[in-house]
Amino acid sequence: MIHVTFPDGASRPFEPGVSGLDIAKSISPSLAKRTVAMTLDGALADLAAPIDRDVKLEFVGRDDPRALELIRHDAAHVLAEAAQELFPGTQVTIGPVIENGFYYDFYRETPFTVEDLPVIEKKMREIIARDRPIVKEVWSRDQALDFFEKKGEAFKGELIDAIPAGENLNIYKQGDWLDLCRGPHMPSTGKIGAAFKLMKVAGAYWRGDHNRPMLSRIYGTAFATKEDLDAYLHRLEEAERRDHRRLGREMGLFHFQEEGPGAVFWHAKGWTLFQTLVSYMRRRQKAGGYQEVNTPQVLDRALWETSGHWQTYREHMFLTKTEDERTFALKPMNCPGHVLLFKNGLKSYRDLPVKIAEFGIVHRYEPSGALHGVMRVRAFTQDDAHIFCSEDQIMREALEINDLILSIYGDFGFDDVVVKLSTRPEKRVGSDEAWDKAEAALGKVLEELARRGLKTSVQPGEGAFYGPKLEYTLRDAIGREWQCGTTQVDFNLPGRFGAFYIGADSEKKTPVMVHRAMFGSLERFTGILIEHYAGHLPLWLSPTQIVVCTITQEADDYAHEIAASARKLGLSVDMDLRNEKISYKVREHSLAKVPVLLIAGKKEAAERLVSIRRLGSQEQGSAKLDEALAALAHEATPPDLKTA
RNA sequence: GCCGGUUUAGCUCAGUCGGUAGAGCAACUGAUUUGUAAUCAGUAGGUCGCGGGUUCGACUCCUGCAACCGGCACCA
Repeated sequence: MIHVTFPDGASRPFEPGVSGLDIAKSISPSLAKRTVAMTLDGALADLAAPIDRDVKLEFVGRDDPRALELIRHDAAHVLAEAAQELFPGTQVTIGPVIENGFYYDFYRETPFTVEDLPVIEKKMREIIARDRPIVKEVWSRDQALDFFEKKGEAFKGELIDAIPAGENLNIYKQGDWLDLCRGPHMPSTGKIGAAFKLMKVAGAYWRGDHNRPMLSRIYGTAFATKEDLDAYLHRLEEAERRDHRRLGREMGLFHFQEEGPGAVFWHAKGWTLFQTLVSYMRRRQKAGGYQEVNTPQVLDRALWETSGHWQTYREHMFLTKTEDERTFALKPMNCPGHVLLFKNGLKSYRDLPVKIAEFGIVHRYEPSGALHGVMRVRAFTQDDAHIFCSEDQIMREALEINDLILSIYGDFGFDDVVVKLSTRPEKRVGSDEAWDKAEAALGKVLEELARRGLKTSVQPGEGAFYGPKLEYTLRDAIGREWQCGTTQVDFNLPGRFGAFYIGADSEKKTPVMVHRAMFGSLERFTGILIEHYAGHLPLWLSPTQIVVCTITQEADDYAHEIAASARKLGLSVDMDLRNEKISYKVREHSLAKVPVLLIAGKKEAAERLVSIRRLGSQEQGSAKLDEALAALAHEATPPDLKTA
């Protein structure tokens, strides 16, 4: 006999080989009916799986959050069955559960189009209505290989091929259709329910490799209930409303046009926001001991050969040739320029660390398909800096950068930060010994950060070609992750350029170079802020902070007075004296995301008051002009300059 | 770069079977002096992304290119 322990602590004996379903039935038929899976010692399993040891068992109902991945996984299988039933000749590959849904990759001569989705979805509902049992079978590897190859399923065949000979594998059958699958699954297709939807079609490379065939992927989502599905679709709409490309246009911040793909045309308001960020960062850096510099935009090919850029990623560089046949490149990075700047003039160990910062504009020829608003562009501004130091200063510098980054992110409300260590990539420069040292140094930093309670992880092979990096990823208001800051330890570039300092022993020493950025790309960070705040920028970031709106022309003089006083306090103010109804003005400025409307009519003018309307609120407060402006001026002070 | 889709007025979008274009909002003009998310009326605005082709005739059909959108790959 084996002993099965239930969540309430009760334990009962059963015959070995008893299934979860048997146990559920023995407790109550209704339990058996509403249960779709179980966990054995915490691991999700098929309800039909035989149990042959002492375990802790918990039944999982369809509305259990743990059942969600089963619903989605089963839906992926049904999607594949539907696709093959409707479109003979379609080959199946893989169909995993992903965040918020699932997908299935198919191979077809002609890829699926959006028009196919409603048809497939209808067929899926049919298959779900059939409510066929989902049954697991264990096949030998060779049996499975034979089966799929006979069916002409070359991709499944390749997957099975990769499995060691002699191993058995799981086959899940629903009716006549079956798929190779790790499982677990629910007892029948009917359990999937109706709360699912096919979302989009896309191309995707087989095994994520761009040298392999392109498959046709169908994305879908599924939930336990219609309410959950609707809530999810609603969230997607909300995210669309935050889209910086849309808000950027509506708020008059920037635009793009064909002549400059991947290049931002910043309008006055957008540039004001951009410059507010630059000024803020400039103050934080200055306080952090950095010196700001500026280095050339266009540099000779020879320099990029020395740095290794020419060899490792020329295809990403904008090149230009002059009349005299000399080849130059627009800088894709600032580091070589900073090494040259460091080299200019003899440095002593007493000078270290030398911290050079630049708001450097870099150009990178990104693949056309990668461009995305201001988030991914071909010309952008980095808050870049390079710290030239000795090996034993790395830890201290990296921790200092860490503190600065976290403090800066906090000023924008980003408190959920993950630090990821990216190690040596295949395409790289420098000796393995140098990489060992650099990775060890950053590894120690990562350990220290973890010790301080930061979330950390490791991404093997994701480092820069000249060194490993720590990547700072922040989470925005709707939970999306953005990689922004970075700290990179580089034992290569200074040596390649022959940079040195004089050590305490009078010998020449090669400095270590720490690359770091905090916003990363200013363009991108601006986009992240727009989406994070959904366009409702805090007062200190808002390009137009206040619009003074009059109700009648009789208040015009007073409006001028309000604007003048506000400007004296450093606030950025517009006036709307147009002959329009106040509701019209309120609507227009609300749509333009102006954070504060000060409304002045006859009453306010007579009593030296202002009516205050904040963006996103219907409330209208009334306050004395001087007090209102003083409060706004305080609120508009950048966080690093606030005294109280 | 790859797969699929899209491109018509400043914005959002109609446009049948091939007969050289239409709405709402915005803009402009006039009237309205208005109390917290759209006052009324009028006017103007288009090389239908760009280039070839088919046709008596192309926004419409074919074709090349570009940009953009959704993914994939990429993100040094």
